[in-house]
Amino acid sequence: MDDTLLAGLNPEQRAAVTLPRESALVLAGAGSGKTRVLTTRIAHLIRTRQASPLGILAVTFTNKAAREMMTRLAGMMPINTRGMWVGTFHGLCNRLLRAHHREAGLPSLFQILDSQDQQAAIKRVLRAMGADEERYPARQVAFFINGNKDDGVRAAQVNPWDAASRAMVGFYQAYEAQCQREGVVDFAELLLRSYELLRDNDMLRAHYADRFGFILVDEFQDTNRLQYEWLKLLAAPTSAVFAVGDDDQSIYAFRGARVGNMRLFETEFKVRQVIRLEQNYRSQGNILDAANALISNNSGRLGKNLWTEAGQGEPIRVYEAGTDMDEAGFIVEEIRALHGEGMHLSDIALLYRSNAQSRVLEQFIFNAGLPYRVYGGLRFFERLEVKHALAWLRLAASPDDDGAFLRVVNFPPRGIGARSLELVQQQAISQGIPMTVAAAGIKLAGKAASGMADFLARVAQLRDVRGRVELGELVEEALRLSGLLAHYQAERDGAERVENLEELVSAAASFNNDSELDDLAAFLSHASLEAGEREAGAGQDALQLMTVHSAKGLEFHAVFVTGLEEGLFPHENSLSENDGLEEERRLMYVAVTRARQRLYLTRSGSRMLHGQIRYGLRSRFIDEVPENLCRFTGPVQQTPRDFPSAWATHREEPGRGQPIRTPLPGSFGGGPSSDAGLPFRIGQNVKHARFGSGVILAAEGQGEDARVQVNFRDAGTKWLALAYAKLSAD
DNA sequence: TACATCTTTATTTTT
DNA sequence: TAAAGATGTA
Repeated sequence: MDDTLLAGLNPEQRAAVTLPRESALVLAGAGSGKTRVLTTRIAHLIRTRQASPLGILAVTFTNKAAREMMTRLAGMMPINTRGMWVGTFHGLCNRLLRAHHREAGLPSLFQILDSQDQQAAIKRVLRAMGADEERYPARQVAFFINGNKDDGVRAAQVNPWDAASRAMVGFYQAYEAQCQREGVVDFAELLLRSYELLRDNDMLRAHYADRFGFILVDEFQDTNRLQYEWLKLLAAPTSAVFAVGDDDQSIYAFRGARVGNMRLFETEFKVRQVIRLEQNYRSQGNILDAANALISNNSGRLGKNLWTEAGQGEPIRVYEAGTDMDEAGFIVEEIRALHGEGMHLSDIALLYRSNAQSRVLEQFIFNAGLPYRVYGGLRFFERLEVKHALAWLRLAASPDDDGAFLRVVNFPPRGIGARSLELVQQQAISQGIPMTVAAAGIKLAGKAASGMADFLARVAQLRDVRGRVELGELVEEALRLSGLLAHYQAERDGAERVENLEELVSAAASFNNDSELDDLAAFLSHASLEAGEREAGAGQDALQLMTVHSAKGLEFHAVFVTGLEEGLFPHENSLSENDGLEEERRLMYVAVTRARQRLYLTRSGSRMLHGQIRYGLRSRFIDEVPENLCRFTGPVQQTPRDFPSAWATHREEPGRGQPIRTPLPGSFGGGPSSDAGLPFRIGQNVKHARFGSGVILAAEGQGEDARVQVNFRDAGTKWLALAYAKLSAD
């Protein structure tokens, strides 16, 4: 009776979909039909009456993935998606906490801080404590706090190991107290709170564990420790947890993800068999072979080899440019050719390791008159004017929200300066009351006093309006009362901001609240948890530019992986982190597996970075792709004497011989002819009294400040000042 | 308070 | 390079 659902699934997919009620780990390779398996299993469970829609919990990391799952489900069967628990970890935790806010120790209208808000809140804590913000920058404190929360560790449970960590713990503690006072929670807190809620409340836990007989988790390799523990709490002994993930695509360790959770899951949830989805429906053979070869250099993998029924396809094109402009020029030419052959521009992606690299590419693409779209800009709800408007709404919802108060109390300007706010803050702290309340009962200097009175009156009016009108109208009223709209209308370059504010009104008006929450609270949650699409670019058919990270989960006909240079990709910072290089390699694996038909790997001998020219060697990741899959090209031949010897040295490194390379211009100072007076060249072999022999990788600075980066055979890579280091030709 | 100028710093990012 | 943050000036 289930034939329509199962039709077209390969044996492994079918096995995963129809697995009996037990916990399972599905190793889903890139392009192996993971989402299909996930949604089909849900549909299958419902159709075969093993579960009711209400008995299923499906967790994802992104709203996009959650939406996609919902859409596909709705396409498979006529079910009421309402009431189904399909969502992100954060979204589901929010739902849980709203439903049980009292037990969780939160006000019913608690607000959610996004990362910006959190950083601002931390800054206030630091100021209030008179902390040395040079030594303890807010972003580092945030990193500390979030890191601990992601591990499920409260301030009181941290064991400080030195003075600095002791200070950090102090900040953490004060920050927790401040958040509690103000009725706000940050992202990590959503998880930690609901974890604690379930942990400390047997009745509640039993209720949910009983309800959710089937739990499905997407992107399991990205779970952090807390998320894993949360799942453990929620899963009853009889629950079947269906974990889908790919250890080879774990690229978020830097924000707390633990690939190790997959192995842990296998043992702790008594997984009887690991199902591997290795048939790939996306890429052609050469691309998969390249990916497989590349990732085989990593250790400790769960093991997986992608294959396809499609043919080998085209060779992988490797282009080694002299300069970043040369690289960009090549890319533009290739795009033109592909486009000329009828490929849509939106089917072509330019990937890079770090955002700064997009600049040259954009410049060239723009000059070529090609439409493009860069991912990674501000999102809608992160825009300044939108945040301001939201702050007014937050104040209307909750008087305790000092963060919101501080954001807009003097914006648009109404004569309330730092001095006045200091007084208000003092009063608020000493009496333990929110700033809105303190502000009402305090005497300020003339201009500030009237400004404050005006502000408070407007907030009161907005509160009054709330509850009497529809959400859209409320937002409109907020814009009017706050004077934000008028302010931006009067501003010379305010047109776009005005547009965004108007868009906010229509977003609110058309907001469909599918929760039990009141409209405003739901809308504010939505604004924090789903900040909106990344910046939309030009027309429909546009080239896609993005970091490799943001390309995860996407696919394109043609993919350019650019900037494949040592130091950049793999990034130099990663080499000092443990498991850093392997994570970079997984990142490369993700990049490569985005391509369907055509894959380009490009690099450049020199590159403008941070306003300076940097020289980099070919990335080891290029070398890890078997030569026979590649077709190498380079710029028009340079004269041989400009050719540095770096290749010769590099070629000796473990691995294999290199195919014929085109030479690269490599000399200090940025141009082929500006190295006069400098004793060394890139790629030259040198000797150091202490570090022994090595090869020059890069150079920067002039004269006195000139520094070179040397890769020593025994001592590793170091930067040395030419003025001091005793280097000699070797 | 607003604007100008200087300094600092530079992976990756979702919620 | 170029953006953000801090500090200084009118």
